[in-house]
Amino acid sequence: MQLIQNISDELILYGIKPSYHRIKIYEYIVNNNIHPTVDTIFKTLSNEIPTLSKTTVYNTLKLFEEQKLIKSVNIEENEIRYDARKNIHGHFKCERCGKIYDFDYNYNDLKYKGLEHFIFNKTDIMIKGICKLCASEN
Amino acid sequence: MQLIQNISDELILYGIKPSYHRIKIYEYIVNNNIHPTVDTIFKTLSNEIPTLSKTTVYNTLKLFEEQKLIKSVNIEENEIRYDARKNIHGHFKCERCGKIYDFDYNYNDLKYKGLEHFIFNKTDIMIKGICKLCASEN
DNA sequence: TGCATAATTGTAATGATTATAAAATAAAAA
DNA sequence: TTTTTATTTTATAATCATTACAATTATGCA
Repeated sequence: MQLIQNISDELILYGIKPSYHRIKIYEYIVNNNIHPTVDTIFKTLSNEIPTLSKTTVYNTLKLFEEQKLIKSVNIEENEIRYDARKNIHGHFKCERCGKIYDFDYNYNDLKYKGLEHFIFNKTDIMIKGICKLCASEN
Repeated sequence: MQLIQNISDELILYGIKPSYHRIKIYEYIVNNNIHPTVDTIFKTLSNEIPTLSKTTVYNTLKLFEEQKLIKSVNIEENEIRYDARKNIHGHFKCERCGKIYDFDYNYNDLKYKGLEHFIFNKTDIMIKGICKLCASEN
């Protein structure tokens, strides 16, 4: 299947050996752009792969992030979410419905003061508030 | 004492009844601008207040944040840190030494796309990388 | 003083994540 | 194909921050 082939190639490109589980987990994150939690990934894929272990999901996501294939999103207080989008973007969390939105911003205009000679590995803008939909439901 | 008086007044200003524990906890956060964790606050203040309970620290910090007196900083994966600075600023975490730095940025120039009619309650820029000091130690 | 409310405490529960060691699978060598 | 080795996956237990809860203590007011 073409899609699987692409997923597999992308794993290899990032230095990850494409095992069946790894392909399935990455495929899920790419196709479901919902910043899933470990638990969501585990529960959904368990239907397809009954023997799947949660530890495997944890290990795989950690490997993916180390290899810069995906990014963790730390916008929740209690659990980590994952994001496969490669372009620079920020995250908005609605405090009413809980949904997490991606948004673009003009990162080239950002000027940091006091971080000269600091090495940047990861940047994220996190906003919390009420989303448009929830705000219109008052 | 003048300082205590100010702390107490500030709590009242934010709708918080200034009990002894609350004054001590807020005083600690203000005087130690190190984005302390619950555990750090608890252990340090325990020396002065031997009967202090960790639950009280949790409850108090939650109350402070609800009343917008302080902000939680979600830059660590596993634990929450707290910040009493009121001005807008971002956070940089050094992945080598673990230190968290505040930095200023030109937030007036930031333009978000796709968040029209969203209500913002809290904004933070999180950067991870290697700080100047650690970078020079290679 | 006595009562009502708020604040604090100690302990147990929750739940995400990690550690660990065994089992299964894949890859390589003979 | 067999044997050996390395890698991947699994299951279980441990860790640790946070929360729930009920009891206790302190505070404010009639």
